[in-house]
Amino acid sequence: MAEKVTIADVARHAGVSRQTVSNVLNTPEVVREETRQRVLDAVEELGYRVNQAARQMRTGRSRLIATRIEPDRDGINGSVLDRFLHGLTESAARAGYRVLLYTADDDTAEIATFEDLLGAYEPDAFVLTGTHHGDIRTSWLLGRGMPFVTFGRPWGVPDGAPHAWVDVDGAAGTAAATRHLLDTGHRRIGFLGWPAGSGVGDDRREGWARTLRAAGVDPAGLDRATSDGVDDGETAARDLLESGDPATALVCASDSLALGALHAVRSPGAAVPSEDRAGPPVAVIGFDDTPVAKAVGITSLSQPLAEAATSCVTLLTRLLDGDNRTPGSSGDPHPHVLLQPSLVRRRSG
Amino acid sequence: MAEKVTIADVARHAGVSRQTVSNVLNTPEVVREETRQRVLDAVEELGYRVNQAARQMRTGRSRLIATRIEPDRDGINGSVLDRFLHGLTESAARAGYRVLLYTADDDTAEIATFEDLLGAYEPDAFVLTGTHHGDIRTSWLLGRGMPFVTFGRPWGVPDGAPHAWVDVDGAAGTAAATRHLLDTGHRRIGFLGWPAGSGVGDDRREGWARTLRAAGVDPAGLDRATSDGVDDGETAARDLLESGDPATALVCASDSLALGALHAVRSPGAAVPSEDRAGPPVAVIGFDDTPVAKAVGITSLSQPLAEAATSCVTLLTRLLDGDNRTPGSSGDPHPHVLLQPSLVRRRSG
DNA sequence: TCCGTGGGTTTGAACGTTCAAAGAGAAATA
DNA sequence: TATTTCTCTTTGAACGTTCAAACCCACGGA
Repeated sequence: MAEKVTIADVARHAGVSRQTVSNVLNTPEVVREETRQRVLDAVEELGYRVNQAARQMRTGRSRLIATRIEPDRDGINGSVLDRFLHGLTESAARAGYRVLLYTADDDTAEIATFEDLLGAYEPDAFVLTGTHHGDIRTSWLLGRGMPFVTFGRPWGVPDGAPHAWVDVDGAAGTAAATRHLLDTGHRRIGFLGWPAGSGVGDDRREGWARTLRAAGVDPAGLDRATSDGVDDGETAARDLLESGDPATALVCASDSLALGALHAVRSPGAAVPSEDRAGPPVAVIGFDDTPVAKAVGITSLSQPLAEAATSCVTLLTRLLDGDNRTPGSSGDPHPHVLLQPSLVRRRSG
Repeated sequence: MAEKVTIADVARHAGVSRQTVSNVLNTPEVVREETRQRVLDAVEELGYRVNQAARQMRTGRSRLIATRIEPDRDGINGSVLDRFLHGLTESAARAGYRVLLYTADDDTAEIATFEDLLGAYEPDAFVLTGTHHGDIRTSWLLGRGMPFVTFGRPWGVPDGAPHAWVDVDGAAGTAAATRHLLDTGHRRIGFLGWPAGSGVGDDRREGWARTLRAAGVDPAGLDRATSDGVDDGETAARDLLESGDPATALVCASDSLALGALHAVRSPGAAVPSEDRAGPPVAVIGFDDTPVAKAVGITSLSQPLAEAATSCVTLLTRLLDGDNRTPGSSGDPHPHVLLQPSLVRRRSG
């Protein structure tokens, strides 16, 4: 086992007291230049590293950020959060924090884990993903005065954001996709999404509908709602393509749905197979730019996940350091960042 | 902020001393039944939770397991480690440990991170992934006497395993795939893999070659080595299919290569397009059962990742608790677990 | 000469836990 | 009765750090 170097060892080696060493590390401006250098040399020479546990005990700060790792549900969209997690780990490290993982099957279980973690490891903050209407996790954390940032907006909250958040503008994404299809000559552009009420889903649908209307196309009857599976997407797409005046292009709320849609478009098993209808093939655009979309050649909207992670850490450090500032400072009460997705063009559209 | 409940609060509330409370939690058998119950009630009532930092300071155990989160290289195979990570987080939690994340670009950087983490957070153990020939990470950890488990064998180590490990039997996987193809009537079965020397790659190639030989087929000339990209796979597959006596089926070392192979097989741009050759289409089998394989319909070998993660935690806890036992106990010096992959059949083979 | 000032440093205590050892009774033994 | 033994419980110290306060000393002003 490695020999443990403490602050006392450094102090002895540099011929100063414990506190001076501590000052050199935490408030260097208070130490005389010459002394500081001597201490730094000793630190270097002995390979000293501050012990987090001891520091935490005294200061109450663990320099730990806790976040949940999701069981990848359908395997396709799971990769999104994994990439976010990787970015978070990197950004956090740069800011001097480490990421602590936990799992939880639902919001209630997650809150139980909050209690557990707060009692035992005392993370300085949480990063929540997958926010939704009536999210009990955020209210719980707010009630505790616990610092946190969400990747995802606080959906359905009437008066102002109650907490810091980072999100990607889904509506802007589907709007860009729709505009792209309009530019390519499509008019009847359908939307494949999730049942109303899901925040993210409604937002993405809204971007599509808004853009169609602006182009003078009535979106009514051009959208279908279903759960987020490949087969669901295929069924819903087929339904949309068999309607009286079928869509010639589809914007989808996820790559899973887009993959399903592609099956419907390509598969000869369709009641109205594409060969029967003259004209160009039906265009399909997905959301999230997952590896699957890339492999299959689906045009998709890419979320800037690394940037989102960095923003989360930036907001968090601001929150955590803000404790020291004047508590009543009303500037920037609940900062947020809204990032733009970008369209990655592939064969499907 | 939540009120902090300490062991002293519990002691006062139950009318006993600090140490008795500690004993109830750590060595209950030493406390009288009645007292124990009284303390447990107090713990419950006050919502007491042991403070990890304080405990760590005294015992030197952090109940933290550190592991690396990889930047997903080609996006396809990345999902494998993410699923493993999720399993690890769950299994660790069940054993009373939490997972701490870090990133590192190469082995040297990873070792630097070891030093950093060991000085600051003092994780009890590491879980390493992606072992390879001459892995300097494992030797570094061994030199420090630091407990760890690798997901991946210690490749190229002559005399016995120097440390605990968990792995999936790649050779058995490709052997099963090859056998399956033989059973389907194929004889000229090719292999698409990586350049020799990579441990994992050589192992997977060996399973294929061994099985072919056993069936009386000479594998010579039937394999190609390339780097792990979709385009690389396509090129290599094309090369293999254009040879004098082309393969009728391909076993691939990864789903990325398999996807490339599928392109080569299906694409009409091939010098020897499948339509020109009479007979059934070329079968393709991948490795890892990624979401992409599922989406595209590639038959692939699935690794039992959750089980692998559980095994890692099991081996770790044995290592960590083993410290207390007789140090010279020679039973089970470096335990390991070798799991079997399973073939998931899809359209491609 | 004395005092106040201020930069730079040290001292003692505390964070919450567990280890090691000591203490308090009651029961068993001499 | 005195002594040992045993079970259960308490006391003091320690882990490594930082906070709060005290200390030291050189300097400038009265």
